[in-house]
Amino acid sequence: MTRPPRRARAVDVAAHAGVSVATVSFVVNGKAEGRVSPATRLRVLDAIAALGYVTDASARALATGRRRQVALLAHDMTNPFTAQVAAGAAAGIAEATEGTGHLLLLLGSDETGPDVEPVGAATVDGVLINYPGTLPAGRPDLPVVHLDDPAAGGHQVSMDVEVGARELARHLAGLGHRRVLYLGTPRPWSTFAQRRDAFAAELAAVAPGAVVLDDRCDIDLAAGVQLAGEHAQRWLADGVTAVVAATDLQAIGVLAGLAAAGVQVPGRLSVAAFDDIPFAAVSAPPLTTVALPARELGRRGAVLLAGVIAGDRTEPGDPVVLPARLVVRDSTGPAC
Amino acid sequence: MTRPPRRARAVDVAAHAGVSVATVSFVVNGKAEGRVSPATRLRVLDAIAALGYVTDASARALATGRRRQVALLAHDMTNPFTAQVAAGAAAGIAEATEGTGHLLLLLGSDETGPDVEPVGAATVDGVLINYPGTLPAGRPDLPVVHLDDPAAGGHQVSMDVEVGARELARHLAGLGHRRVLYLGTPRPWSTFAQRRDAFAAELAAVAPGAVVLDDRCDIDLAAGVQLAGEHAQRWLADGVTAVVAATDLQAIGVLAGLAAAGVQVPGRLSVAAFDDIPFAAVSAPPLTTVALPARELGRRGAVLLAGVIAGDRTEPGDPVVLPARLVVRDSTGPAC
DNA sequence: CTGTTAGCGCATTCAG
DNA sequence: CTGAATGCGCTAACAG
Repeated sequence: MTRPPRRARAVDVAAHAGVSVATVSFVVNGKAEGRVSPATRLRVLDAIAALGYVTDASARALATGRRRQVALLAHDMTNPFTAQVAAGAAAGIAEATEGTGHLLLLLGSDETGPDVEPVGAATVDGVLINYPGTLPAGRPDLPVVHLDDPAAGGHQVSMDVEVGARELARHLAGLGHRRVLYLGTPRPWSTFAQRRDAFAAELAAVAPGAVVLDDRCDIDLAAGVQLAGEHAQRWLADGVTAVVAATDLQAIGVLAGLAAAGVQVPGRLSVAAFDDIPFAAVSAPPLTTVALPARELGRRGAVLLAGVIAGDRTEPGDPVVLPARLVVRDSTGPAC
Repeated sequence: MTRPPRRARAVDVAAHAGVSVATVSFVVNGKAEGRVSPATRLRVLDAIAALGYVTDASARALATGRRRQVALLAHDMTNPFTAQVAAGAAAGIAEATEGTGHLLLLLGSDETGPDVEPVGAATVDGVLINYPGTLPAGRPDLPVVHLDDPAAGGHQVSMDVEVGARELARHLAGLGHRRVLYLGTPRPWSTFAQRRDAFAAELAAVAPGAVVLDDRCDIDLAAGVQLAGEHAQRWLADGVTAVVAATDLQAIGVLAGLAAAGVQVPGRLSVAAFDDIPFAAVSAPPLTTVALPARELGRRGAVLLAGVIAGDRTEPGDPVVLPARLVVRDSTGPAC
């Protein structure tokens, strides 16, 4: 009963079971059917249990060419939307690979973008791009799924952002808003362009003569707070009755800034946004927002990616589009 | 100029540069100094650039025994505190390994705990445990760093939770609170026990006769909202003047629930908590809370882990303890 | 200073 | 139904 000095290898298992490594490999990989007798299989299984054998991932990867890992490229895990995408992706890859696949997190700052070196180094079988840096050249055939990037080619899963944006426009128009400030982001990502454009187009359509003013700030709480603090009076002076932010994070910041400035919401100003992160339901007042299924986005993306990796589908096919819908809460009311 | 049919390998680079693979390996791994002439080195570098060569991570891992990856075990990436720990860990490992190390995310649900199979499969060189499942046996020597788990043995980085808790107790006592509800969590993690116990102890010390009532709910917004909605009147009837939650998430939920129930904060009830997630600054009212440096926790943990992996320190040594301090905002006021 | 070579641990083809 | 042999791409002794 001397314990093996280090991790057991397939040879050890083979010896313990009195078989060859090939046999061990077959049973480990579920390819025993028709190749290994049930009795032998059990002996091997016993040996595996006895020795605590676990297949070495690197060696298997080298031999098979499959890494059993995918990467998620994102900028800011601290953004609740991104965090939910990540959680969904982790769940999706586990689900699609029956627990044998894992998530490598590749985060980047704004300037650098995610570090994609491990992608080039073939650490992963595929990539989920929430928001891109540029992928390393030299891996043109690498399976990639774009998340929430309607302008991307190839495999992608996105959301009915336009439908939601239009719904929001009609909601505000119906409340009499004719002059709204749209708070965009400095990022040139297609999803944000789509949010603004669909909103503005629908507003123009249902409320002819309505005007959309533009401003922008970073996607974080503090930026929203600061912006509202500085500009609230000007907005009111300009006759703005509603502000629509590209993300809940900005809107929640704005709400706080407005509260600090003594501006009533929705009395003086209505506020709405996109995402429906959990905090949107508990802000003061609770935020009217276009609910975007972040977690499902990640999950479906992972499942799709797993399919592409497995070779189920090579053609990009129809982009998966998840539903988005407006959630009306208390931050929007009649224009004053 | 025919492009190689697939990823270039070291042999290809060697051929292209007219050297041997060993030479290629040396320059790739920065061990050229004193072994490879500068001229040869440049030829190799050119060949690498020309062929777009990137070292295969699996092969290198197999040969060196180092995976250049560490895992972060956590339960809920959706919790802003955890997300910040993850972001910090990603930054820390990049920093400590000069960009060559990466973060494998191992998430689990409440029932299952994180899936630690890849740890057993030696996918990683070490593990950052934010909150444990049980690690696979059979890897007794695996470098591990515990985060925010004061009861854990071995390497760990934690925070001055007790100091913060005491500060909070004195703050509330000073405001005249003598009957406070402590809102704990169902999780038996040591950090939560520490928060409560230190708070209760200090309160008893500075305000003899003060009483701490206990309740608990899950660590999420909705649980806090619901609990407050259901129990607010009872709390008031019991003479409770302050509620202290183990986490901001719970407290922010409570704040929303209280607002919905028409209970003034801090007029009727003061509310405080631990963590200081970014949302704590924008809740209504802004939340008094013990600021815990989540990002730094992750970062320092990663740096420490990298050190342990590199063999810098094998002895657990002094646990790293990060400072925590009370941030007083508007959710606490004089007991009524 | 540079090249040869033997593993690293596993998957898999091909004999038996 | 089972075992021996080959190669995955790289690193690091060791020779030269």
